[in-house]
Formats: sequence, structure tokens, C-alpha cells
Amino acid sequence: MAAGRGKGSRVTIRTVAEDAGVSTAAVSKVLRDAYGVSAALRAKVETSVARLGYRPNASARGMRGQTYTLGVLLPDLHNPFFSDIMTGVNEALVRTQYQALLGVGQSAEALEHALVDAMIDRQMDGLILISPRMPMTELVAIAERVPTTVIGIHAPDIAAFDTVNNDDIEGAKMVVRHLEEGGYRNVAFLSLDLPRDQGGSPISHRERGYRDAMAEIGMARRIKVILAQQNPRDIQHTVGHVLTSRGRPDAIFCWTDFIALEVLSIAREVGLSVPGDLGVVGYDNTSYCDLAQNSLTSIDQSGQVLGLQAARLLIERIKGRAAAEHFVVTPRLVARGSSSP
Amino acid sequence: MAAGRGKGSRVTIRTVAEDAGVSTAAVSKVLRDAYGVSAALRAKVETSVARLGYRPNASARGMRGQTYTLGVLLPDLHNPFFSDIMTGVNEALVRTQYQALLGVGQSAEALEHALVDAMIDRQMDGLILISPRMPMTELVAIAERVPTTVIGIHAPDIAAFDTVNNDDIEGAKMVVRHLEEGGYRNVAFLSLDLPRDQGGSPISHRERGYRDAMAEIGMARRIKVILAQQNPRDIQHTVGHVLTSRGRPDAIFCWTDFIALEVLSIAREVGLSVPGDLGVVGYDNTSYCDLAQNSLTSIDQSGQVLGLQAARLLIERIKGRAAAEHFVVTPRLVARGSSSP
DNA sequence: CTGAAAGCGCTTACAG
DNA sequence: CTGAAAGCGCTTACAG
Repeated sequence: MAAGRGKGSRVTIRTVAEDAGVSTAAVSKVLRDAYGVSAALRAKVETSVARLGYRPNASARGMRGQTYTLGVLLPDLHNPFFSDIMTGVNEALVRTQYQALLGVGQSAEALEHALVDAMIDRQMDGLILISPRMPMTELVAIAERVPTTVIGIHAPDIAAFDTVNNDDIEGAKMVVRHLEEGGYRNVAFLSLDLPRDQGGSPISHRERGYRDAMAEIGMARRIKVILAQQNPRDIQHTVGHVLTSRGRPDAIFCWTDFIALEVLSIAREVGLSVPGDLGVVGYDNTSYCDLAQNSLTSIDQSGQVLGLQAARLLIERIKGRAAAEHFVVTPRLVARGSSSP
Repeated sequence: MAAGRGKGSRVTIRTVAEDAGVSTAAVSKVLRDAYGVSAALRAKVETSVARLGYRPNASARGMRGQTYTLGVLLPDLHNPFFSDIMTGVNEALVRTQYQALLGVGQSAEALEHALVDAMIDRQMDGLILISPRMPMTELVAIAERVPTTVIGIHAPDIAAFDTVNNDDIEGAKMVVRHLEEGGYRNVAFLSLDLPRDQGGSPISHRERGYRDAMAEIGMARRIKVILAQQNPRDIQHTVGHVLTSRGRPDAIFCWTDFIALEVLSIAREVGLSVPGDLGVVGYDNTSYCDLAQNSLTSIDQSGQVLGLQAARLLIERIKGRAAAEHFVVTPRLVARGSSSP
């Protein structure tokens, strides 16, 4: 390997113990804030640790105890909403010994599996799974192997892991009511064409909220769910078709901002003005919503709060909590030009 | 901990060795493709590994050899360009034993330091640092401790680590020439106000290319570099001021797409039409450029190629290459509506 | 409150 | 080509 990795120069727990004139067990206890160390011993150890610049070897720790590493599984790096979540996760980890390390699943279930396995292989202390594309049985199996918190799956009856979500049903209802107040009647919902959705996904909850609210405002017969894959070409094709057909919707509620931006683009290309001819609303209230060329109405689900809470719950689990917690935050509608005719 | 972590159920290298009727050393060698194992022994071991579902414990591996983990340091999760890079990194790692795990530096040098330390503590085999905000001396110090590849810093004379970049000088020149062909003369460069730039950053190279090209087209006296922090408010304030002042530029070349989208927004808000009153060009050719409401001309630097190459070079380093390699890819201009009056 | 010793699951010279 | 044994740097009962 590179220079500087020489044997003699390496500072281990033994070096510290010798320097402080105590046992390695004593050093270990101070490092982990374990009980049963006197203030005097603690002071000696901390002095030596600082002087020697000692850093614990995580692999060695992982052999017997914790690695102080939390794995975060992201479905992709395209959705800017995940940035907010990570800000919250890192916020919760400041002043703890834990470090969050991310894996990117590239929207592929096989890759997600491989990443979770890799994280478990690496003795990570806990996992935060964000909108995982796996069946519930898999999630439970994972949670039985390692403490787990899931963001973006509604599973209030599951005991194996904690969940953190916003109220997607309520968020969707807010959108429909807001559009109705703006005079829109023929509201469609643009959803993601997922191969296997078990009803716990935010998208399915948003669809349910959409359907219920459409019924509430007496527009049940106008309910229309558009399905598209998560790629520009399919969205272009599918939405372009809908927008140029007879009886086209006068508003589209998109399951996420990222997709809503595409819809704004398609509307422009087929010659529809927003918000005059078409109202558009997204979800997540990412930073792109504020740009004047988008001016996109959206639902804020406080990604930072979700991330913060997920990390906190996970650490509680790692420290021994057994009962599941299912945290739900109330969303908030942020109105902008795309829905104000 | 959770269920399923019971002692008896754990499959270790010893379990495999007993099942296959060989020594643990033999199993270890097969697993690492080390030399000196017969086909027969290999077959026996592989059968047992598959039957038992054995997975090596990365912590134990890390004690003596490799962890097969590569750390990737991202400055943030806002710039969609990083998504392209990660696609390339993961592509290079398919069918290897290596896994990439990311840390997000949140644009804070202190956090970047903490993350690099955390990755080294965890015995990662190598590091890919993306646009790190650290001084060159720090980068060299890191590279002396662990094999390192840096993306987004030009350092052709550094032997301690490999680099992967696009030719930022040439990319910037392409932008200026393209704008000049479109009739724009008074081209400004919107740069990032970095506390300490040592001349190796892509931004400084883009600025140099911009200055050189402006001189080449006889517009040296129109050279104007606008500095802004990487937050919407400061960009709004700074660029808004420039666009409403007398002798305002007729085109702005922005150091990255993300910022160019903000400029499109500000132009609209101060009543300038794009591309008529103002030409706008970005850098990175991210997916947002294609949206009709942006239609942003940009420079494609093939993020996927950069990521792929970085991962390959890193693995070569880990396997023993000592001489530095500095890979540079040629950029390509993608013209769109924001610069075609 | 403190420390000596065992052991986690691998890899690595080394001997056969 | 193959295997027995040492040892990586920690944590954890356990004894004092």
C-alpha cells in the first residue's frame, strides 16, 4: 500500500493504553462511554487519545461490537428530494459516533438487494431504506437481521421496523381541493407504473387521496390515473397523448416534482399554457419549484424532518427499543403560479 | 440485537471449510482468486459456499486484508451531474467484489474531512473524491494513506493520486465561440465564490478558457466575472443586480447547469427574454437542460465516462500501480434554445 | 473501579 | 497444491 501505513507508526488501543498507563479494556470503555470508569481514568485516557491522535479501527470494532456505521439506501440520485432527507439524517448524527454511508440502488431491485447485503456484510449497525422497491416480506426479513427504519412506505401494522412518512392521503386531498378552488374540475393523477405495488407506497396513498377527494368534490366520474415509467421518453409519450386527446384534463397532479417539471415541458410543447389551459401540481416542494420558469405548486413533506426522525428512531432501535414506531408528518401545500389561473 | 443473529446459525469460513472438507486457508484463497488452488478444490469450495449461502464478514477481512469497499465523497446531493458520475462508478464495479459507498460533504470542508477520516477508519480500500473542497496538501496527505482518485481537480503534476476530468478550458472556449457565433458580444461568466481556489478547480479552468476565448474574439475589455455563493438568495441578489445595471451583459455563461436554471429564472423576473435579450449557457448537460421551459445550452462532459474511468483507475491503484494517471475527456457543446436568438 | 485473557472471522507467511 | 497456526485490533465476560 501507500506510504504512511507502516506498522510501527500505527496507533492502536494498546498504544493508547500504554501511554495512559492503563489497560486496553479501560480505554475501550472510555471510548464507548461504557459504565464503570472513574473520572481520573477517563481523563488520562482522553489525554492520551488526543495526544496520539488515536482513531478506533472500525473493522476491529465490527468483529465484536458495533461499527458505528448506518447504511442509507437511496433509490436514485435524480430526485432532489433525497437531498433534503440526507440533510436531516446528517443533522441527527452530528455529535454522535455514527456515520451515514449511502448506497444508490439505481431504481433496480436487484441492485438494492445487493446493496443491502453489502451493508449487512459490512456489519453496519442499522439501515435506513428510502422508498425501497422490495416486497414487504423482504423488508421484514432485512429488519430481522439488522435494525431498520423505512422512509416512504406506509406500514403502520408492521412490528419488525420503524417507518417515517408524511400523510400522503391528506397531501393528495389538499392538492385536489386546491385545484378545485382554482376552478379546475377535470383533474388527472400522473402516477408511476410500478411493477408491484402492495398498497403501502406513497404513490398508492396519493392515488387514494386523489380518488377520495375527487369524489368529495363531486368529480368521481372524472377520475383518471395516468401511468408512466420513470423516464423522459415514456412520460413524453404518455402525457403528450393525454394532453392532445379530446376531453383532456384541465389539471394534472403529478406524484413528484421531478415528473411535474416534465409535464410543464410537454404542455409547452403541445401548445397549452400553464396555468391557463392546464394546472400542474407536484409533490415534495423541491428547490426547482421556486424557479420562475417552473413556478410549480407542490406539497412540502419536510424531507429534512423525515430524515432526522428516521435517524433518531434507528439509533433508538440499535440501542435496544423493540416496539415499532410509525412516525407521520402532516404535509403542507405551497401554492405557486402553475395552479393559479 | 434482532432475531436471526443467533450464534449457531452464523455461517463462517470455518463452516464452509468443514462442509467442503478443506482448510479455511483454502476457502480464503478461492474467495479471493488467489493463486495456487486446484480446479477440484475450487469446485468443492464453491459448491459449499453456494449451498450454505456463505458471505464473507467484511470486518474480519478488513483486519488483515481488504474490505472491498470504495468510498465516494460527494460535495452535495443538489447537483444532478453527480448522478451521472455514480452511474459510471457503479458500471465499473459490476462483476467485481467492490462496493461503492457514498458520503455527502454538504459543501462543508469540516464535514468532508470527517467523512474521509470515517472512510479510512472503516478500512476502505480506496477513495474517489468528487470536487473536494480541500487544499492540495490535504489531498496529497489523504492519498498517502489510501489509494485515491480525484474527479474535478486538475492536478497533472501530482504523483500521489490519479485525476479524472474533462477539459474545462476547452469547454469554456466552446461556449464563448458558440455565443459569439450567435451574435452575443458582451458575455459574462458567472462563477462560484469559493474561499480558496488553488487554480486546479474546474471553475478556475473555465474562467481561464472564458478569458482566453474572449480575448481571441476581440472582446477582452468585455470580460466580466460575476461571483456568487451557491445559494439561491445570493445568486438572485448578485445576478439580479448585474442584469438591471447599465451595460448589462447580453449573455451569461454559468459554471454549472444548476446555477444557469436560476439565471433563467432571474432573467424572467427582471423582464428579459431568453435568448432574445439574454443568452444563457450552462455546464454539465444534466437532464434538466432538455425541458422546454429551460431549453438550456450546455457542455456535456460525459459524467458517466468520468465515473467509470475513476473507478477503474482506483482499482488499478489498489492492485499496485504506483505511477499517476491523469485522464482528460474532451467536452462537447449541446446547443439549445437558450442561446439561439 | 480496574485489568488479564479469550475470542470475533478472516488472511498471511510458512512448512509440508 | 494444501493446511496448521499466528495474529490483525478491538470488546466482553469475568475475576480481583
